[in-house]
Amino acid sequence: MGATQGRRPPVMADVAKEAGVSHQTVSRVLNEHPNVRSETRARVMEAIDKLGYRRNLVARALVTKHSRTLGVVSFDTTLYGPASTVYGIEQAARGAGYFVSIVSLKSIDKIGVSDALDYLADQGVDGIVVVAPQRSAAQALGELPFGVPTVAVEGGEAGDVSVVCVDQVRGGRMATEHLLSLGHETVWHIRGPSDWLEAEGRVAGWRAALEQAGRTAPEPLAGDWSPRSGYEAGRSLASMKGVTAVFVANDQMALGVLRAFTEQGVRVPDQVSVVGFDDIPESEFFSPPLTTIRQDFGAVGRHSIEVLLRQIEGQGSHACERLVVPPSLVSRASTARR
Amino acid sequence: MGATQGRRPPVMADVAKEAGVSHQTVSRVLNEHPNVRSETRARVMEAIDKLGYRRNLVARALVTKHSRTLGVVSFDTTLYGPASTVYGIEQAARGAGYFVSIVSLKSIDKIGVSDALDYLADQGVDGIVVVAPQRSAAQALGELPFGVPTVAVEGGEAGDVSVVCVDQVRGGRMATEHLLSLGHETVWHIRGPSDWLEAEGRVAGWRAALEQAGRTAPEPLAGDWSPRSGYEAGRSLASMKGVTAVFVANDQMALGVLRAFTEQGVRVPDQVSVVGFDDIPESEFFSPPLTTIRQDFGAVGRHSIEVLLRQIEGQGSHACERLVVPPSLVSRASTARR
DNA sequence: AGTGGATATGTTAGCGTTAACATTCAGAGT
DNA sequence: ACTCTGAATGTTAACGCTAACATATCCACT
Repeated sequence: MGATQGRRPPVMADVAKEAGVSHQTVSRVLNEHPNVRSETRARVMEAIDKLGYRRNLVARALVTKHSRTLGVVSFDTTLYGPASTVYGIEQAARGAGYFVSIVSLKSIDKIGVSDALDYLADQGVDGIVVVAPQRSAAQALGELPFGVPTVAVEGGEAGDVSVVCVDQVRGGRMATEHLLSLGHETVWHIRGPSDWLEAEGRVAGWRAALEQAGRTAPEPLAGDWSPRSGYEAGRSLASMKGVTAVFVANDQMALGVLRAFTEQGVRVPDQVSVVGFDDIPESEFFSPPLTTIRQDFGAVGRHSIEVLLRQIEGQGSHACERLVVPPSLVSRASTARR
Repeated sequence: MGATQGRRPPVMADVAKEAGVSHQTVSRVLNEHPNVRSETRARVMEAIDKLGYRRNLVARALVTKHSRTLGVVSFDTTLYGPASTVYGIEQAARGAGYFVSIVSLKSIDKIGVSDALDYLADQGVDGIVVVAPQRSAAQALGELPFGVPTVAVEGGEAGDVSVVCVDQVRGGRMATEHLLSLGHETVWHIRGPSDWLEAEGRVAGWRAALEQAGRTAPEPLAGDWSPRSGYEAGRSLASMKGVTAVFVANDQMALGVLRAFTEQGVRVPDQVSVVGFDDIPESEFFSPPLTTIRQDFGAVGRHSIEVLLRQIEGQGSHACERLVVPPSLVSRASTARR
């Protein structure tokens, strides 16, 4: 409590003198070394309290070579997906007693993933989580700095690095099968940007489901995740004949699609059914409420930390793990039987 | 380049030996000390490159007492506002050569703001930005650890700490005046949680505008920022008579309101005009597109870093700054003349 | 030529902690 | 009584860097 600091903050030696022991004993108390008499321990604790001592983690890191800090590299943390993942990561890391240092990349080119990794490695992080949803980002994981343990989130089939991801293919398949099961002849798709692995996976799942049902897949429409791109694709679809079901690669674009349909007088789900992806908090209140594929971003974040810590702590024989989180269908009012 | 690492990573002494100089000269080169012959500098750089040397920032921090790391404390970074602010902070900080360590608080009680501050102070951050939109969070700023420079974002009228914020009162006033100018007799309000300073500010602005126009302010409806709470408040309003204009304290709740109105057959903006707050990327594509008050979160983040760095670097005579970012009205289709 | 003052380098001493080794002291086993 | 073990503590030496203080070296100006 009473931090009677005489100018500079107290150091271990000050505590030692106050308690009448050596600084090493103080260190032992702090590190919960077993061989300390409980009476001594009490005396030291008292001195710590009296002086308001706090151990200098930088000095500690210098000698132990462990900073208890993890680095996180992510894209645009303004988006719901990355933001939620990073949040999950941060919570899990702090729960495990680690600090989290974040680098948000504006775009993939602005400062490369490698630069971000270097930057974090310089700082002496014990491990790194890379939220690498883009192919080019995943590739940068090849040339990792020194021996810093690393985990990729949504990192695709990266070679020798552990990966935690949501099963995008399965998600795409679920969305499509849901629509087919409602009696739709075929399902159109508005996809995400081609560099994104998630976009690829969803396309693959969509295509697989259609093929399996013996339907031909129409040409997917291009989108960039933004509501606006969904809006534009939606206008195109509205002007076409025979469109009764659309699987949109994320909820934001689906919002744009709904908007376009509303403007064009296309009624959802009476005339066209729409399925999104992500289950952002808003989608339950779209007009109509959106049927979507939910991704458990929090779980992804937590798992990535688990895998990373396993790699850091049980170093040496760490096989490269691959953890896949299943998505789930959330059925709402934007889909209906044909 | 060629990191011919012989077991452990090279240190300054290795570079010194390689270049045939003292380790101090290497340090000088790295720190861009002027008094180094350019020929020597070149030789050192070459050695650095050859050995793949990277300076140990932990050791540097130990002696300089500066970690070049800033701490950020924020609430639920899953929400668009905090996420965008933190993003702006991170970008600005990295631009200034600082690392960013983040602590996201789940709720205000889970781990107190003070704990988070201590946690960051332990790590030796050079400064802290607290995104403290709640009254209770702002209060915790009173008891700051040691002499770590701190800036509050949305921190209200905190005593002796610098604050960067958006002018919420003005925003509330703008929203209300916009509706009044369209000929509405009065304006209803769905407010945010009472512990939030932003919610208070918007209420105050709304009330002030009504009073100034000589109208009586109806009782505001309670919300918690979530679309669901907006939906519920919207249902209440739909069942009432004489409601022609609603100012909703954020866009997410406004979405819920629109949903409720749609369900109840209340047409926006024909029967009721709605104004939101934030201008999230989705609001342009709501049905109808939402008129809202835009907050420039990025600017808030950037400014907070500017203020913080000014406090860190020009230490000593730092008056407590207060920087207010103005909001702006974005007029869309959810509001119409009465 | 002699001295002053830059300019360029080397040497030494920490920063605050933990690791490794040294010491002390008690109690057990013979 | 005499070692032997291990628990409890102290002492010393890093960790890798920068700051502060030497120490050359060179040129200019009296």
